[in-house]
Amino acid sequence: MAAVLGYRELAERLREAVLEGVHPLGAKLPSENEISARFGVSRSTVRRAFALLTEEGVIASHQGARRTVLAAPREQNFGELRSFSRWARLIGEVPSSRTVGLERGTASEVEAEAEKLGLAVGDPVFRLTRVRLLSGRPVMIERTSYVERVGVLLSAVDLDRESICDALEKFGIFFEHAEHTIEAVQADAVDARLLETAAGTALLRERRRTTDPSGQPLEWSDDRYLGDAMAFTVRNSVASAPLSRSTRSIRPTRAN
Amino acid sequence: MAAVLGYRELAERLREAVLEGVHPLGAKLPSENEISARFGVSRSTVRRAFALLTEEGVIASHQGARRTVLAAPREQNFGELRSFSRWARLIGEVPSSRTVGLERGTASEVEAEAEKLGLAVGDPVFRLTRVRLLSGRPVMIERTSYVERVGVLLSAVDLDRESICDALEKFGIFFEHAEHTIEAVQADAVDARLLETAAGTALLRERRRTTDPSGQPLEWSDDRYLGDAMAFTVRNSVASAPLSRSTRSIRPTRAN
DNA sequence: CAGTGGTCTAGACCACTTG
DNA sequence: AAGTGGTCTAGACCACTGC
Repeated sequence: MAAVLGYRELAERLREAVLEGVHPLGAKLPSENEISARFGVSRSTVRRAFALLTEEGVIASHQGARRTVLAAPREQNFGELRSFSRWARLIGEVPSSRTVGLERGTASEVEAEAEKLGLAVGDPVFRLTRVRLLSGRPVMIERTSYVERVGVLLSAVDLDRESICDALEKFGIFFEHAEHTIEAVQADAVDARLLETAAGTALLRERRRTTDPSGQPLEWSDDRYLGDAMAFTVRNSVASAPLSRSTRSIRPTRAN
Repeated sequence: MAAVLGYRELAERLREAVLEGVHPLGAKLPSENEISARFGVSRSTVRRAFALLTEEGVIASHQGARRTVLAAPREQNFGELRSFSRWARLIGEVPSSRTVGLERGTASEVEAEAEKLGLAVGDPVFRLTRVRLLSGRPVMIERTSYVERVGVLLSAVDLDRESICDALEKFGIFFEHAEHTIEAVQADAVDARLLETAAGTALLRERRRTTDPSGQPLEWSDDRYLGDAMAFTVRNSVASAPLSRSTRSIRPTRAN
């Protein structure tokens, strides 16, 4: 029998049903058999769709009992997280940026830069510093080191106008995986000047290592957000824990 | 044919193989058919095991190409994230705590407490404030509101000795899902005194809403970590984005 | 074009929850 | 005891990668 519906579409239908209140928070969902009959797909397809929703934190699953609705489905995708511009537009703000500097350098040991980029100390890198603004107000400093093959493409990008993420995709560079480390730091003199705030202000620092589909490092970034402008949210459960806690200062860090 | 191996065990075997260097970072893994033949399981079971590793960020998967090793497997589970004590012991530190206060109160609108706990304003809650220490050094302030059915059990727990998480499990209370919001804030006078630091120090604030297996809220917590002591780490990819970004100050917050 | 992963089906058995 | 989700199998077809 030909599948009328794929598991992604089925998941989308179920998400909509939750959003429309067909299945309120805490309600029990129909069984796998009911759904497979109703939509004309096999039980496996239903399970695949449910697996998606479970991963998203929308439903909870337990052997023997029907699934329950945990939370409202959220719009969230990797692109919005990767790209400041895309994210800003999504929340209805006007994103802009001011380039502070773009320079060619060599990978150093500071902050484990070489290691994080999978390079030897001394290999060429490109370092870009930008201030990102929401509707004209500075909210973030981005300090990114790119590996050479990505960095050389940056000269072809209008850094203050285009989204780097969008631009690089045209050159066949895809940011696919990322590991984020999130900490709180105090603004130093440079941070304070760039963000037009006082030194000592609490900043949320996100250090991010992004790789392409095959795991090759593309960039290593140190982003600092104004503490009262940004937050990160993570959902997890016993079944999947993408979040972990760690102590800082594993290795001494020099000032930038 | 009876399965010799389940998908969890197979995943564990593969994790070990990566850890032992059988499959170095960036290497291509054997195909699904090879593994299914070698371990005597069906292709579906292999795919299930690979799905686990993909979720953990250990491997990357792309149609048509063999899977590649992305990162080393990590020990991480929900328990270590949920329980400060368990986590501390895992990293070889001695956890302890100092109870500042435990009081019975009523759910308020402050910080959306009632809403987050699924209660009406005025319903009973228990509020616990503790300072958590690593090897005698204060590193975190925990301010948690519990729903009544959990809170009443707290009087039976030696808060300064036992792990609340462990103790509540004995009463059949299981923390299963959580949503974390992570921000940077500056220590106020109270925070500073409890953490033995200066007011204005950058703190990492984690606000956490935890629910039981069926999605019923159990606790709503505001944890503040000394900025130079803690970090959170998240792995994600285009395929699964458990992390999202948001602007703060959606609703005005009163001081605690 | 051969190999590989992605999707789907149909059916079986087991472990657990619920009335 | 009936219903429900969890696991596993065997086989089919498709879409994409890489030689």
